Amino acid sequence: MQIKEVAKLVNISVRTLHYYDEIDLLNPKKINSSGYRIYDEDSLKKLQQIMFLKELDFSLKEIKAILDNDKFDYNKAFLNHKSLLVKKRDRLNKLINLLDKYIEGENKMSFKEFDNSEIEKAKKEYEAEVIQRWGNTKAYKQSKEKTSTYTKEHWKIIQKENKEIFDSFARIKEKSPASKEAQELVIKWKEFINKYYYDCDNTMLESLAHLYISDERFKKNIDKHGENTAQFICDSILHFVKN
Amino acid sequence: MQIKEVAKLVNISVRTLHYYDEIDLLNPKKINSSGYRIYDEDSLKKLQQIMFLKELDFSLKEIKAILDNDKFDYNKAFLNHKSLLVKKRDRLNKLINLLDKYIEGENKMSFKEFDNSEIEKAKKEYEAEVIQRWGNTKAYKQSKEKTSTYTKEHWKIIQKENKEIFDSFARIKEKSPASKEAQELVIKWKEFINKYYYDCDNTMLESLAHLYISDERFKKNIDKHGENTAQFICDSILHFVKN
DNA sequence: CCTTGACTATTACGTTAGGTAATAGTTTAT
DNA sequence: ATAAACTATTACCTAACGTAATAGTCAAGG
Repeated sequence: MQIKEVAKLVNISVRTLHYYDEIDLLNPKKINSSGYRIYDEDSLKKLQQIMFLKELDFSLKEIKAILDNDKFDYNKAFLNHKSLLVKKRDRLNKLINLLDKYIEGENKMSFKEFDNSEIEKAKKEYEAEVIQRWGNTKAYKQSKEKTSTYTKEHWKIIQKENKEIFDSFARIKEKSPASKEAQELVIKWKEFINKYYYDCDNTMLESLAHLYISDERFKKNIDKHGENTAQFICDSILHFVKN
Repeated sequence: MQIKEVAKLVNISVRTLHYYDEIDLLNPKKINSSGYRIYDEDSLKKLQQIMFLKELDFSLKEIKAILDNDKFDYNKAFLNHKSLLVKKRDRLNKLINLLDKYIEGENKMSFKEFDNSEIEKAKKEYEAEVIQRWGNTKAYKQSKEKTSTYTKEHWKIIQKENKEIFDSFARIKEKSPASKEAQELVIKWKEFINKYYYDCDNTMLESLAHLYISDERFKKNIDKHGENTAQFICDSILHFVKN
């Protein structure tokens, strides 16, 4: 398939497909002898995923990060797209209900129905899950290399330090995630990861934060140090990366 | 209310409010002696309308045109917002249904559920209706001035010419709206409006096209020349302004 | 009264995701 | 061979803010 055919089938512009090629989001299957872009069924399959993720207001950069993952799983993706679209649909229903009230004569000004944060949070969690959990990322590779050199004694030290940090988080979780203590622990945790696992900038740390509550294994493991500790760590990290 | 308070209540940025002031979309009620923007209840009311229209993917320019209308009617607006939001919600339901199929194992690639044209059409019709029908626009004023000088004889000539054009449209409506004949009639119609009523560029003509089918009085009047003539004229004009 | 932190303003530059148009090579049907 | 439709690349522009620097204002506490 040539470019106009694809553009027409999907109802997007040729320019859009050029742009997607340019940013390596969707490259054509091949370039023919005339220099024309040739797309195939796999191209369309990927393009449909892009359309779903655009529908969910992911940026192209985010979409690229998600789709570039070697272990991207279409069936798992459909489940997640649905979950997010249902949230989006339900939000629209709330706005429709608000309008029904106004049509009936209600006068009270309200803005909370426009709130998008629940969907944004779920998106961030999905993105983090895809990028982190399904592995094959740079960080995962780096971590593998680094940890493969550790001795048993070394591991004992790491686990001890890990426990201390998590215990500390658990001990102060009645305080605010924004508290000085919590923020210092976040810094400590970040340094821990950098030291023993992989380079962890704030973007990575943010992804991890979401993962601690969205991945059942992480959550279960962390909450052994105290109920709701994973949530508290997540909140503390999110506050940290915002400031 | 000062700017941060508004921004926080509505969950938008201070920068956004600055920008809305800059483009005269939402000016503060007053500027105090320190140079601070002060907003009031009316500001919030207008801001809520802006949020609804943004939710419906209207550009800020479009939103401004709609809200600047002297006869903007809040209750009528709520009805229209609801109608459009229901369309938008229903489109999401279609996408969710598509995903259900894929989750169940269906393999057939489909892009038609992403189609936005119905909603876009309804938006254009709403915008046209607000701008044209509720009057007090520049064109309306110009038309009033121009037509107030016409004699009875003059009106007879205008009505005759009007009838001829509409009859012609009705006569060729088995042909394509893109046909040479139809396109020539569009040009003739445009010239007619320019000559006897007001300056009519392609943007205005496009708005009129939508109005001919969305406004019951126009539609009824035009269809006296032949069933579905209003729709045919609309289609012909839309083709014309696209080329 | 002074200080400090939170609030406010304006200015300026940058970003994302294309839209638009010019220029030129390629393909296809007549 | 010709013309129209297809394709490509290049270049500039847009909308709607986000980010940051700089500086004035306000309010509470010392």
